[in-house]
Amino acid sequence: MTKKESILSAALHLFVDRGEQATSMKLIAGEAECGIGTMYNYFPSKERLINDLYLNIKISYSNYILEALDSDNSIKHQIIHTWKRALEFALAHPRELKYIELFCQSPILEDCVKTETLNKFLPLWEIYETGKEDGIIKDLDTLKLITFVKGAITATVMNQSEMSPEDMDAVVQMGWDAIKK
Amino acid sequence: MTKKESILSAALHLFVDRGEQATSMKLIAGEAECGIGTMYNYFPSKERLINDLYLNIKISYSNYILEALDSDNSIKHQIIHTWKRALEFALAHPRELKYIELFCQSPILEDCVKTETLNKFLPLWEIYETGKEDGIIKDLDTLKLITFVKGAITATVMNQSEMSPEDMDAVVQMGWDAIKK
Amino acid sequence: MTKKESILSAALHLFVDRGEQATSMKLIAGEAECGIGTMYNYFPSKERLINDLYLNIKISYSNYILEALDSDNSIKHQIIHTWKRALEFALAHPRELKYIELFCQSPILEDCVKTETLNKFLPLWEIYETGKEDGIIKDLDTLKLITFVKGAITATVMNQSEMSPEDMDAVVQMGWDAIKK
Amino acid sequence: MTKKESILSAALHLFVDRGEQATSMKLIAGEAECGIGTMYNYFPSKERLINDLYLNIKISYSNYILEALDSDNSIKHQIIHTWKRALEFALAHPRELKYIELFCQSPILEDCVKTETLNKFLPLWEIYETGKEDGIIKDLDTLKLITFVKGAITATVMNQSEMSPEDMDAVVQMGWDAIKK
DNA sequence: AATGAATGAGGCTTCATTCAT
DNA sequence: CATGAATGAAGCCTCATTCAT
Repeated sequence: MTKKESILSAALHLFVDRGEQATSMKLIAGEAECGIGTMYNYFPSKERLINDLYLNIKISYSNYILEALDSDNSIKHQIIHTWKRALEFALAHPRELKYIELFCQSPILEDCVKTETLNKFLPLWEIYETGKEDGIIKDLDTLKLITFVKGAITATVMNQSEMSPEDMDAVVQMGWDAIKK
Repeated sequence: MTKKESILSAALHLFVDRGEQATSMKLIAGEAECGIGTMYNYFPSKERLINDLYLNIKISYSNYILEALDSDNSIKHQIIHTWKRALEFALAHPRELKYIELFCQSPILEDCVKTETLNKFLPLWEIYETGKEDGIIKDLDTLKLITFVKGAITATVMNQSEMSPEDMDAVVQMGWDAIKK
Repeated sequence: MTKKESILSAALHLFVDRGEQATSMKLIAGEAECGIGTMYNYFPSKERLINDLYLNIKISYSNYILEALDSDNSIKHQIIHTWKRALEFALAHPRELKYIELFCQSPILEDCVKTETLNKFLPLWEIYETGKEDGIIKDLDTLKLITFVKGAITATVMNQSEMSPEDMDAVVQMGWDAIKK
Repeated sequence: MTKKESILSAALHLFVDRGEQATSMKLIAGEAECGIGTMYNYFPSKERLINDLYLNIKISYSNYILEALDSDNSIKHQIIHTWKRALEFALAHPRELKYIELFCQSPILEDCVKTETLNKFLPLWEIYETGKEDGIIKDLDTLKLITFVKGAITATVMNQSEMSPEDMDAVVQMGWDAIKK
């Protein structure tokens, strides 16, 4: 693990456990086992560290989910697969998910970061659009469809640290029942 | 509006717009048009102000939703009515909803406050239990059912400041489709 | 006990037990069982309260000691009697003595109060002067003689909350041996 | 002078001249010519600064006095020598003496510090015990003997910034006359 | 590149004092 | 006279950031 990674890792742990504000740069340096000054060689400010960490995780998250997209499969299969990937990611990286959910509304997050992370998920939109055209899913505003299911799944995952395959299937089923026509 | 209310109101506005940490006691005093010391006549610390505000809103919220419970109606009607009440509350008090959603995970929130607010929603659980017994809704863990729909509805409402009656009906329909058997 | 006296009494207790700075006006009002504003009807400021309290006690103290002066008695008898009176006062009013000893150097004490209280003890000086003229006590600077014995007796009394008559006699004897020729 | 020493020195000056309470951390930092934060690198709180300063001085003081103890000399010589050392220290370091005398009763002083400084003077007790066994000094409680003379000498020294050798001899003589048999 | 002592702005909180009731 | 809510200056302390080593 490079020094930069160990700093990001330490920051993630502390931010999630204690909150961004209760986590001083000194504390992060201690956890990352480096000097305070060292951190400033990699991140010019605490704000940048927070934004970089957020961006890092969001990119991993979107990459993981988007790997589910295989246009050879049916729309239903693709949509459900993105949900399963999201659940898997959350269970494998609970801290990472908690961080992006807790601080996605933080006023410290720069708009460009919010926009950039939002764009990462654009490919998802198209599937839902196609689904609607095919008459498979409800003919509602795509943003509403996605928001609804994303909110449901995220809430579910934030509330449980463990899920059996059956649990996952049940959640996915609820999601599909919600949006299917 | 009493002085205490104006302080709570000012705090709510600023917390939601700028974040808890970026909001100093001085700033709140300015918005509430009172001296800094005055705030400490009503709240012994910033921490208590935050907790009291949270508790206040959560109680209003639960009261508003629970008024929907009328055992003369069908289970389906009752459940859907709670969702509509939640949507109504959120649209009428967007800042209040945003506050409780943004800071419900804040490490500054005392456990007793979390517990107390949780208990307020216990009556809801029973309806879902009955619904399961009657074979109307899916036979899943009640916590999961509630978490799923609550997450979905909250996410929806946090993303839109306005909703037409049709929008509301559409969301409610998705919710019901998700949990119905 | 008049309201003014109860305020002074409360202040004395709290000042000695917790220190002047750790004692707020609110605390004194609580102990004196009156409103904060009430105190300001009797003492225009905390500083005045402190000075008045100091002056009050010092006057009681000097009055008590000076009653020992009876020019019909021998110089030795008079001097020793002042010491005994000082010991008696200290044992009867330990808090009062502690207060004037602890805070006699406080920068908050006004010079006029210091001077005034000093003057109260002037009659004592004359006895020592006479004692020196009579060749009974050592021919040293009067201030030094008084300072020496006063320091010794005060230190003794601050260190013990109780003294038997024998204890008192022993201390008095040491004092006399110290200054006698 | 190290930074820590300059902070302690500045604190001593200001505490003695203005009182502990009237001396803000900002004022000390100004006098020590360092930033406020710097002080907190050496002392975690004002309270600890006060205690450390007290402990520092008390140790210097006791070390200086105890150097007077040479068991080859007579008891009388040893006792008198400790007094002379105490006088010398006080005259050489008037501020230091004033500090430990003014604030020895401060409620801010931790008990462990009081105990620790008390223990430093234990060796003195033994000389007085021996003196009593030898029938040289009065057969009184050792604590009373020490308290009496210590109080007398301290009061003397607090009242005069300068003393000639004759003055010192006179004070020492009074002390010895007080306790000798 | 790595370090951490130094810095001071700014946050939370206290409290002497005022004043309207 | 009695009261105590209101006030804001000032205190202690934290912490993001800098810079000399």
